[in-house]
Amino acid sequence: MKTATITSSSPLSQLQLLLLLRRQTDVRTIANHYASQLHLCFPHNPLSYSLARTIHAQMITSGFKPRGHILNRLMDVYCKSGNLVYARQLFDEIPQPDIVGRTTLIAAYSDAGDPKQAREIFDHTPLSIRDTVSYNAMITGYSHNDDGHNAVKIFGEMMADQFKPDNFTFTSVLSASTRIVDDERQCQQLHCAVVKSGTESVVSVLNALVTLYVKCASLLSTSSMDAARKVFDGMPERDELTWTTMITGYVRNDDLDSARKIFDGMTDKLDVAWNAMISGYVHHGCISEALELFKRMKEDGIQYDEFTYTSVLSACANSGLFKHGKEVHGNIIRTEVKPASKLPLAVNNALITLYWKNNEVDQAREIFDKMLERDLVSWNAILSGYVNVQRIEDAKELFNKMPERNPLTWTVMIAGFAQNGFGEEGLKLFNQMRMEGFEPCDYAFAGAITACAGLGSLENGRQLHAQLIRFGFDSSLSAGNALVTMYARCGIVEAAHLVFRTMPYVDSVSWNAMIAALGQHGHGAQVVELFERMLQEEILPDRITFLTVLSACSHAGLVEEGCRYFESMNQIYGITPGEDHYARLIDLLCRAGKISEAKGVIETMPFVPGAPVWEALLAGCRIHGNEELGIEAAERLFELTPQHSGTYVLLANMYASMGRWNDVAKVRKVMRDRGVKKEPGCSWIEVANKVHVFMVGDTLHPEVQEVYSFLEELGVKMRELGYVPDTKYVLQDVGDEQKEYVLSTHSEKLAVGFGLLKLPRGATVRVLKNLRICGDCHKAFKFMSKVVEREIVVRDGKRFHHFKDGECSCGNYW
DNA sequence: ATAGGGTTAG
Repeated sequence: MKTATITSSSPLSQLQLLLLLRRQTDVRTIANHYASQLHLCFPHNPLSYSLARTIHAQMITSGFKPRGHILNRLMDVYCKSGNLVYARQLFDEIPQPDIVGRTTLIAAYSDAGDPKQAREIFDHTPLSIRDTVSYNAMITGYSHNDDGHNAVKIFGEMMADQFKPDNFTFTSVLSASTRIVDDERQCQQLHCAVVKSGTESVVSVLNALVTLYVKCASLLSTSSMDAARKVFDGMPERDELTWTTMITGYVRNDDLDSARKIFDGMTDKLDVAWNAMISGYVHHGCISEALELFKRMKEDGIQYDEFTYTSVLSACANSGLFKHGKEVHGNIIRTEVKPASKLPLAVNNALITLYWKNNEVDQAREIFDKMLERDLVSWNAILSGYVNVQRIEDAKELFNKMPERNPLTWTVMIAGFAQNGFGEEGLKLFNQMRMEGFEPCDYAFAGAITACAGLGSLENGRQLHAQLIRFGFDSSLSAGNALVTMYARCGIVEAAHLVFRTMPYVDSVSWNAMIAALGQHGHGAQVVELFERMLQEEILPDRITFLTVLSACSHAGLVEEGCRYFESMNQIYGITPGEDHYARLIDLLCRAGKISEAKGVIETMPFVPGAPVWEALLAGCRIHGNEELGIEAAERLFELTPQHSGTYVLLANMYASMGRWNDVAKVRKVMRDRGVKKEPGCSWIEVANKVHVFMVGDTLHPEVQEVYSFLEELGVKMRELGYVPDTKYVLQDVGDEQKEYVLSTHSEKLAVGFGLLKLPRGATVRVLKNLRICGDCHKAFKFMSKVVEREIVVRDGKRFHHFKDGECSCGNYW
């Protein structure tokens, strides 16, 4: 159609043109002809290029030399259709191109991402013919090529050369500055220039100025937001863009109230503004406000889009509102015409997270599998799903299959290993991550440090701590929290405390970690002290705080305090005690010998007692030899979790502590008969371990003496039966002297276990519960099994290591 | 001008 228009509206027919060309008389008529022909080439129209080539060819055959605006027009068409080379050829044929032609080519080179060429042409343009437009082209060019510094530099030259900037100049230079701003003074200087130039009522300029101040505020969190507000308030009219910029500015400055005021001040609220406000609430954890807006958005007749959905879905996923999240999902499916698999990528990614957080990994996987396109976020989302439900094998498989990875991928995986008792693999992955050139972030460090905590590997932990400081993450919250735990688990509460004290920011997780650290080391009084300080500093305790405090009270025999804290949970802090809390309370009462009270609690509990509660009762009965109740608890446990070997061990423990070895044997037989998977050869060691664990927490209890003598007896029994004492089983050497000996490393543990390290008589031995097998340990065990010709089985979290004749096989218990 | 994936504490 365009071609038809062109031919019919041609001022000269082909015949006329040919005649004119042959005679070569009327150059002006020919020029006019070409001008009007070129006028029909719309720069961005794809047909224009071939038309321009035809016209150009005619010019050449007719010997017509284009100049002036005909030349510029032709260059423009070539540039806009992506044929810069032809444009440049034309340009080079002209002895003295004018400023319009130069500017055309400058803009074209900039658009093509070649600001160097643009700069060359500009530099060869004499100052006398430069104009504002050519400077603007340079500034815009640098700005679009993400080179803010040069854009600002050219602007400076322009000012120095006394050229007058216009609103285009400022819009460009301001947006270029936005990318490089690191000082409020830069904003103010530009602001002054705007006022001086008289463009301070042009909306696009003011908008760019607001954006600049807002960016400055988000970087430096200074008073720049106020400056932005002043410009904003003084604007003669505002477009939606400016409003939204202000909203996100306040959101990034954590000033949600001001953001909301701006939002409420908008008369015609664009969906983008709604989305910005909602996501602002979500990022600050104000879920109810976000959902409230989400609801009102619909009432106001604003269409949801994918941005709205993703924000809201992630809000639901992160706050446990799965039901609501699924309703939204249903809504999306109903209202969007597309099939579910064709939902926008980000929406599907948010859905994956929603489902796995609701323990529906398989549904999450289904969404993942059905997606027509996936990106790294999708892979990372499903990967964390598997990691978080402890399906570590699936996670591994996925990890190996991933088309690409980023630091986050590694972080998720490292944490997954660390949390599931595969500390060594976690550390290995951390190293591999670095070898493959990925910069670890503080979360990755936190994961690796947690791995060390699980392994009880102080050496690695310290190294990571040093690296952490070198990387500049020493003020990281999550890494700091992990360090507190690592040092505590490795036996150095003082170091844990030091980290805690020197952390610039702490949160409830840090407090919980520190309280737990003290609790694990039996410092009951200090636990209470720290907890009270936490309350004074108005940090709200959460359910984990109470779990920690309750078990610390239990270990330290602080019955009254424990009960009081339990009461306060609901009454003061509005936290409904869960089953875990009840189990801890029962444990607390049982250890203090208040078994009937514990029974009373079980009877009046607001829900049916489950395994953790009965287990606490059974453990209590074991200590106090309450056989009748102990058996009842064990029976309940056999009903609830018949395949859980812990119950059998606990029951055996109870009989063991009464010296009833025949009954212990009976329990072992029942366990075998029922096909309960037991740790090969380890049941007896478990008995010893349980007693030992009891010892670790209860060194202050009067029963300690009894335990000592029992252990001696048990040790003899074990040897008689041909079992190798576990490395933890070293207590028979301990006498009455009040000297404490903390085994914090594997090598120490090993040395003691094999009698290589003689403990002073009378030392109290504390082996940290969470010490696990590290590489060195492994080697030592292998060596020992070869030299001493013994079979050694060692438990390491959920895994076992079986050493025989210097060979080792490893696996999972369950 | 707005969106989606992670971490630490028992």
